[in-house]
Parts: sequence; structure tokens; C-alpha cells
Amino acid sequence: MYAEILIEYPTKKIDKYFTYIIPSDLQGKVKKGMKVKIPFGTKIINGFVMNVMDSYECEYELKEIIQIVDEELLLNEELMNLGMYLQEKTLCPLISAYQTMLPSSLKIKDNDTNYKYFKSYIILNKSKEEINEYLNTYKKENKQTILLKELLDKDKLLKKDYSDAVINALVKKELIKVIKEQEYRINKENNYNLVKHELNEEQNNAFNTIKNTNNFEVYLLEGITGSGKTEVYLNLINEVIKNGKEAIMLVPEITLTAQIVNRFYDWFGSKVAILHSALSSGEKYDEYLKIIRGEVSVVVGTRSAIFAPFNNLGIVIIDEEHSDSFKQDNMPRYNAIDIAKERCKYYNIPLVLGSATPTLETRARAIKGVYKHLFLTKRVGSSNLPTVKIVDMMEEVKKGNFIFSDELVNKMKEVINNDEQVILLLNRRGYSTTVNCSYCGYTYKCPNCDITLTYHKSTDNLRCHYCGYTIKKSNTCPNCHEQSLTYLGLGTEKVETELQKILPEAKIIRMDQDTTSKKGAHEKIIESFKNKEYNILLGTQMISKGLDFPYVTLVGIINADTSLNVPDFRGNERTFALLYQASGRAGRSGLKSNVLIQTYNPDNQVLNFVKDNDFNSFYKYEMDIRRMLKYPPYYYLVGLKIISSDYNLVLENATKIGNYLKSEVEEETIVLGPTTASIFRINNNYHFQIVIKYRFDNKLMEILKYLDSIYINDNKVNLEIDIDPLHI
DNA sequence: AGGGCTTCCCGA
DNA sequence: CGGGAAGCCCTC
Repeated sequence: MYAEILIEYPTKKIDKYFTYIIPSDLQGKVKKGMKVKIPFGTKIINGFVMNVMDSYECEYELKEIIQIVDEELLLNEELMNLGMYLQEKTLCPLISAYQTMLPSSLKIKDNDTNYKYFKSYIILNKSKEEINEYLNTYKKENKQTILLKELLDKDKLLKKDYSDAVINALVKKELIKVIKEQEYRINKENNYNLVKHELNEEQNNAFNTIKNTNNFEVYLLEGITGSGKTEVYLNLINEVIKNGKEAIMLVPEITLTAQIVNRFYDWFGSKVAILHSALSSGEKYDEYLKIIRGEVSVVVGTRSAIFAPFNNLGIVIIDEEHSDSFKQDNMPRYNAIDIAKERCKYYNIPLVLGSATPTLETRARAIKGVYKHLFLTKRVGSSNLPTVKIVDMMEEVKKGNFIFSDELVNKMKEVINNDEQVILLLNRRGYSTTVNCSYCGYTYKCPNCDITLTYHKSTDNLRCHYCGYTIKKSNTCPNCHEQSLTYLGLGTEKVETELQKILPEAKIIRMDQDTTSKKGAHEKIIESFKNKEYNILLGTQMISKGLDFPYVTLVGIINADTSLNVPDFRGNERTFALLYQASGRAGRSGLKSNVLIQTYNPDNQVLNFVKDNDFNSFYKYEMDIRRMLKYPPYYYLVGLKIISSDYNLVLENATKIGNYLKSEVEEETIVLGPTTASIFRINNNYHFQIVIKYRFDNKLMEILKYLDSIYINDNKVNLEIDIDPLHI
């Protein structure tokens, strides 16, 4: 028997099958979709079985498979095909498609083969009668007899709780034995704590419509913040499980908090597996095993959880579908929504995309009728929408208020006096803290990249976010040696200090990268704020989503416009979504609430749409811009990056590729560039980019594949192709 | 990807 | 002529 195998190096250069002999002792055991150990060149590495065959003819000598890495972990036919689809659509090496499907602990780097987690137990090695007999003849009480008596009672005890000497003695007498049992690192008891809320009419309508779908259908569930989307999801999943099927629920990384996870445990108990990046590789492996073994019916997770190896999917739900995090920005550059569609088509089941602020692409499709459009327009329970006001910071600066407007300060005081709470959002998108010399104008720059270094207060150093270059900050300017270094940009820490000065009595808690880096810190902050241990929660985008604090009656957005100035066609959309989501944190329990948006552009259209809580008008406004500028959803995009350490070579090749594209694509397709990429030099590599905009182009995919294949063998110039990029 | 083998360049 | 670095190519 022979097996065709993919080598675990994710490079296009060796993205092909290698054939190996299946030795007689592994015949019947080696299966398609399984990981095996094989000799390759001079080394022993992991491979992935693509085919098992009876015969194979070739003129060279074949090597043998050494062993199976894990008998249980194998991908089913559907996922095997999905891998090929991923390769086809994203132009990635086939093996990297399968690597993203399997838990990361199975990648080549982890040479450890056994990820299963075992606990040792002691059990009786003889019948209870025999043990009793032994105890009767051996009247004296000692550690050994105590342990035996306990075992008569409990059957099974944890080995580590007892001394080795006692255990060894009893093992020698063949009275007990030590056994190992595999366990899961995350172990939820099958406790249900189901608190079902009565669905309102809109929720019920959405629920019933989706529930009664018997074929592939994409739904956009557009529900304002606080309208109870999660309740609809939970009911839908419940229904699916009742019918003996399985469900995948995707959420963005920052939304996957204990709050939501516990909600799922309450409803579905031990039927839930969790998959996200904060899990250790062992935990991930265990959660994956639960799915493979069919012990769970629901997976809640981030992007890659879309590949959960279920065999009988009943529904896929993607919450906050507008989130960037569903698109992976390195190989394979896939979008979980596309994968979800593919899987739902296969199983002939509904896909639900939920959001208060769906992407324009999604919404346009819903309006066109490609997706079914469902609405939740009312907040559940007593919660009502806040009053939103725009504050002109130009006026405030004249008064000397650079961070907080008078109005925001007064409102904060008022709210705190009422024993209610405040959320302050610092918009940091496209924004970072840099260090600058106010005397000579020197700025810290990365020596390898065209980018200013970002200051990190916790470590007191400056870091390049692109290549990782780090330098300690000096007290004097490295250029003119004056003590005149100042910080540019607003950090949460700076805001906190200033805020404390203005409101000395207020208890402030800060949530940002620095304060949430430790495991569990995120939850802790949320819990303590919820318990009203603090008056003000100050943070970055991570506080804007999904959180539910009943006593928050004021949301302040400190610098609303920073993300409007980012040179990206999705800038408006992102700003709108962020501010809209943040506003949604206010007024969750019926208390009258306010949102203050501080800006230097009070007339900005996007901000005013947020103020009016008017997604429809924003949608129309932004669609016009997209149409005029030929951006999605009117045009599809492809981004090409040409990268090399040799300036002349990049320029030459970028021009060549640009010309080739222009001559080959369909007439209506637009090829822009090459131009230098937004960051020209990263890690001493020069970046050029080409953007393709197209509506229909049957030839394009083939053209891209051809270009890709040419540059596979060029080790001086690198070509990266991003199909449907999120940023350009 | 990574190791081995070939080639090419420079000093002697 | 030798050594060392750089390029090339193969891996079932």
C-alpha cells in the first residue's frame, strides 16, 4: 500500500504530493486526512496523508511511513475538499490550508507527538471481597489499610494525593494498580443554568424564519445594539441540537469574554467546545478532540473555529460580521464568512450574519435580496437609546481644554453623583504614541522600516510594530542631547492621569493592551466595573463591543475623528461602526443616558450619522462614495505586493507585473499602480503595491495563478496576492 | 523549509 | 590552489 503525502513545510515550492510506502503493520490504519511521521531528505518530519493507494509505479525508490501521529485526528471528506477550495481561492500552499484547520499543536514545530493529557489514578486490583478478607487478617491500622478502605468506598483515587511509598507497597502486594486516564483540560460539568428570556415579536420572527429554513440561505440579522441578537442565536442553536445536529458560532476575538462563554455553558452545558487564541495549545487540542469524538454539539470560537470538524452541521452563526478579525491577514488569507458559505452550502443549511453595523458589502447583498434581511429594531426590556451629542473641540481648545470638554467633565460629575457609571473611549485606530524632540524635531524611527517607533510606557522602550525592533528610550534627545523629549499622541495612561486630576474623587479603571495582557485580566476588569467598584471605565476599542453594564449612563468618545483620517477606503465604515457600538453601551437598563462625541470636525457627515443613530443614511452616503471611487461593494479588489531587499529589482518587477496585468485583464478591469506601499520599507525590504478593481473578470484568477507560479521560484523578489483584501 | 553540493570569487 | 560564501536543487 502507498500513500500520497503533503510535506509540512508551508511553501509553494514543495506544495505537491510525495509518495510513501505504508508498512504492513500500518496498513488499514493510515487513512486520508491523517498526520504521519515520515523521513524526508535527511530529516524526520510530519506529513499529511492525501490519498491511500494500492499500487504506485515510479523509477525511484520509495521510503516508508514511520508512524501515525494521532489516530483520532483526521479530517473528513468535506474538510479535505474545503482545503482544496481554500488553496484555489487564496492561492496558498495546500498544506497551510490543512494546518489552519487542525489545532496549532499539530504543526511541525511542536515535535511532541502526544498532546493528550493524562491523570494517574489508583484502583483496586482485587475484588472487594478479597480486599476485605485481607483487611480482616491484617488488623493493624496503617497508611496502607486506610488507603485500601478508601478505595473500597470510592473505587478510584487520584494518585498524586497519596504518598508513593504507600502506593508502591500496595502495588507490590498486587492489591492495587495504577492506571492512566485521558482527561480534558477544560472540563465543564453538564450543568444547565438555562435562563430563557421570552422573545419579543421581532426576535421571534427572526427565530422562526431561520428555524424553518431547510436549505442553504444567508441571513443578515441587522439588530441595533441591545436588541437581543444573542438570545436569537441561543434559541436557534438549541433547536439545531434538538434535531441532532451541530452548530458553529463565530465571534470576534475581543467579544469572546467569559460573559458570552458562560451564557453558552448555561444553555448547553458540556455540549460546548471553545476555540480561540487565548487557549493553550493543549487546551485547544482537547477542545478539538471533543469535537472529533462527537462529544459536543456547539463550538464557540474565533476565525479558525469555522473549520470545526463536525459531520452534521445544522447552522453557522457569525456575530459582529463586520469585524476585521474574520479575515486572516497572512497565509492563507481567507475570510471566515466565505468559508462559512461554503460549508453551509455543503450541508444545505442556513448561515446567519449578525451585526448592528454590517459591512456595506453584506448590507448591499441583503438589500438586493441575495441575502435574506431580518431586523431587530427595538431594544429588549426597559433599555432605551441614548441621546447623542457632538462636542466641538476647536472651541474647547480655545478655552484650554485639550482632552476633556467642559461639557464632558460636567456630565461625568453629574453621573458619578447619581451613582451611575461612565465609559470613556479613546479612539486609537491608526494612532500611536511616538516620542519627539521639541528642540530639534528629532523623532525615533525604525532603522529597518519606514515607520516611527511606538512608545510603550510599561517597558519604557520604543518598539517597531512591523519588525519588532526595540530600543530603550533615553533621557536626552539622541540627536541634540537636550532634555526635550516629549510624547506625541494620547495614551490611555495619559488620559487617566489627566482625568484623575480633574476628578480626584473618581475611581477610574483602565482597559487597554497594557492592563489586559495577563490571562483573565480582561474578565477581572469587566467584573469589577460591573460590580460598581469603579465610576469610570477608560479604554480603547476593546471596550466598545458587546459589553453589558446596566449602570452606564454616559459614554464619552474622546477623539472621534482620528480614525477618519486613516487613508483607507473603509475608514468611514470603521469609524461609524466603532462609535455606534460604543454609544450602544449606554442606557442598557432604562436609565436616561447620554453619549458625547468630541471632535475637531463637528460637521463631519459620518459623526452626524452616528449622532442621529441613522445607519440607513450613513449607508446611502457611503455607498455613493464607494460607487464613485469604484470600491466594494461595487467593485471587487485584489491587492498585490511586490517585495524585495533590492530596490532596483522590486521596481523593475513591479513595473513588469503591472504592465502584464494591464495587457491581460478584461477591458473593464482597472489596474492601479505599481505604487510604493503605504509603508515602503519594512525590515529592509521594499514594498510596492498594485491594486486591481474588477466587476466581472473570468480570466483574472488564471492570470493571478500564473503570476504566482512565476514568482514561486524567484528567491529575490516576492509576490504576495491578497484576494478581497480588507485594507489596501 | 533546510541540507548538501556546486560554483564562484578572492587572496596567495 | 584553497577556503569561504553564495547560489542551486533536491527531497518520495
